[in-house]
Amino acid sequence: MPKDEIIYDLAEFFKVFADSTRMKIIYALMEKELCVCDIAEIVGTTQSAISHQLRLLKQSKLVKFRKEGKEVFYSLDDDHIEEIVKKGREHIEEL
Amino acid sequence: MPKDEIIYDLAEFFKVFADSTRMKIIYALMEKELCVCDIAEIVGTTQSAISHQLRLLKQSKLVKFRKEGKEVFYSLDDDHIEEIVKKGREHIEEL
DNA sequence: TGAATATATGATTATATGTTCATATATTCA
DNA sequence: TGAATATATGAACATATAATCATATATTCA
Repeated sequence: MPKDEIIYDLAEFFKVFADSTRMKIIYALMEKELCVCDIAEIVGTTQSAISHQLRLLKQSKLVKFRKEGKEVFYSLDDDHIEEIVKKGREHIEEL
Repeated sequence: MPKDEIIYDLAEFFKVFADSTRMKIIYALMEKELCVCDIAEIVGTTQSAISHQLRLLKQSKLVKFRKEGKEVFYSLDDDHIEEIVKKGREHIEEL
């Protein structure tokens, strides 16, 4: 059994995947880098909701971003993300 | 972008990993099959709390169980679970 | 059968979480 | 500079969730 801190961090990490809005954001970013308003458009919700969720995704290092003029472009931060989502999908599709 | 139903199911699936009590249960079961009271002992919480959480783990097909007399033995249901936890841990330990 | 033990479950409560709304903070460009 | 656009953020509210407590449901065994 890992130390409590590891357990806690892991649970926090998986929390990020545990919401349908964030899952949609992740899928959108699997395609390509996107700005906030494009993500909002694709996900089908408000800019504000997306911005709040992107903050969580940033905090957990799931996404990185770069600014370009008025826009901020987000992209997935590493390959674990896609692999984890893929494994999750394998699980649910086996049922 | 997958269908909403897939997105929703995925988020539900990852919710199971998004709690420290459940994460401890998962780690305990990685070692070996255990009965409820042993899990409670290892995790360090009440039988009731464990039983409630095991119900969620059952619903999401993360654990299976067999009855033996008064006891119910739980074990992890498939290999995705360990792989997903391992990937999560790689992510948080890279930070 | 009745006591003891293991587990499950329902209700309650406290906390966490996601969205919304209003607004603040850049940045561009006329 | 001022209007327009893109993004971020804080407060408030509604909902979801986890733990606790009490109790129900097996199961064993004397």
